[in-house]
Amino acid sequence: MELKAMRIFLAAAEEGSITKAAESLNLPQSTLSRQLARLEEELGAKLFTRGPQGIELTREGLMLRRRSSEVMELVERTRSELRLCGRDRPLTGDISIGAGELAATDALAEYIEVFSKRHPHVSFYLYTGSATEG
Amino acid sequence: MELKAMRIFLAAAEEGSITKAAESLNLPQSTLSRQLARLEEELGAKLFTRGPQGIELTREGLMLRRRSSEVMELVERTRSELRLCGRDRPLTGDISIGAGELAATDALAEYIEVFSKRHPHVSFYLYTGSATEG
DNA sequence: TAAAAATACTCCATAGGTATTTTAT
DNA sequence: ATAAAATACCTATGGAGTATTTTTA
Repeated sequence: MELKAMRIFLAAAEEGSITKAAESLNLPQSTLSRQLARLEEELGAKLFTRGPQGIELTREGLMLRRRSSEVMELVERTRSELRLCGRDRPLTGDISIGAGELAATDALAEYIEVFSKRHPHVSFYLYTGSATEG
Repeated sequence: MELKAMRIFLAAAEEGSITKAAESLNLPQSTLSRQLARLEEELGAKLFTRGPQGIELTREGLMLRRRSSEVMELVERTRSELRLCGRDRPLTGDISIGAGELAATDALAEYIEVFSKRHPHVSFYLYTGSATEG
C-alpha cells in the first residue's frame, strides 16, 4: 500500500465515482480503476460496490477512508515541519562573548565545540576577566 | 514522498549506514542511495551527513525519522483493522423473531430490509401475535 | 587509504495513456 | 439503453541489479 494508492482511493471516495476522481487528479480512468482493484486485492477487502451511477463505500471502505485521511494529514504535517526546520540551517557569522569574571569557561568551551561542529561557519570570540585582566 | 522511500529512510537511519540498510532490505545499495538522494531533493532537506564509516542524521533527519515511524505505525494499524473488519463480512443463516404482540412490525420490517441488503444470505422468519393468533 | 556512498548503465516492472468492451440498473 | 467501470494494448518512467568511480575522515 503506497501513498499514491491512498490518494487515489480518497479521491474516489470523495467523488463517489472513479471517473470523476480521475478527472480531478488529471489521470486516466483506467489508471484509477487498475490501482483500486490492485489495492482491494492487496488488502483482501472489497472497498466499493460498483453501480451504473458510481461507487459506494463498503464498511471496509469507510474505515480505510478515515485512516487514509489521518495518514495524509500526518504526512502533510511532516512536510511542513521539515520546511520550518530547514529555515535556520546554515548559520554564519561571528559571536563575541565577554564578561569581567566567567566561572565556567571550560564547560562553555565544550558547548561551543559541539555548536561549532554543527555550524562550522560561525566564529567565536571569547573574553574573560582573568584572561584579559593582565 | 512514498511509503517505500520512508521505509528505506527508516532502515538507513536505524542501521546508520546505507550499505547495511540495503542488506537488511535485500536491495542493492545503489537503489537506496538513489532513493535517499531523491527524497532529500524532493523535501529540500539534507537528511544525513555522509562519512567513510556510514551516515549520521541531521536535525531534519531526526525529525523525519520520528514522523516516519508514526506514519508506518498508523499504516500498520490500518492494515490490521481492515483484516478484523473483514472477518464478520459474509453473514449467512436464519433468524427467527417471535412475540405474542409485536407493536412496531412495520418499523422492524424496514430495519430487516436494510439488513438484508447488506447480508443477502440471511433469512428472516417473523411471527407476531396478531398474525398467528387466528 | 580504506570504508562507504555516488554514479553509470542495462533490464524489467508497472504506471500513464488511448481505445474498446463489459457491467449493472 | 446508458453511464460508469473494467479490460486490452502500447509507451515511457523509474526501480532493480551489476559494476565502477568518487568521496571523506
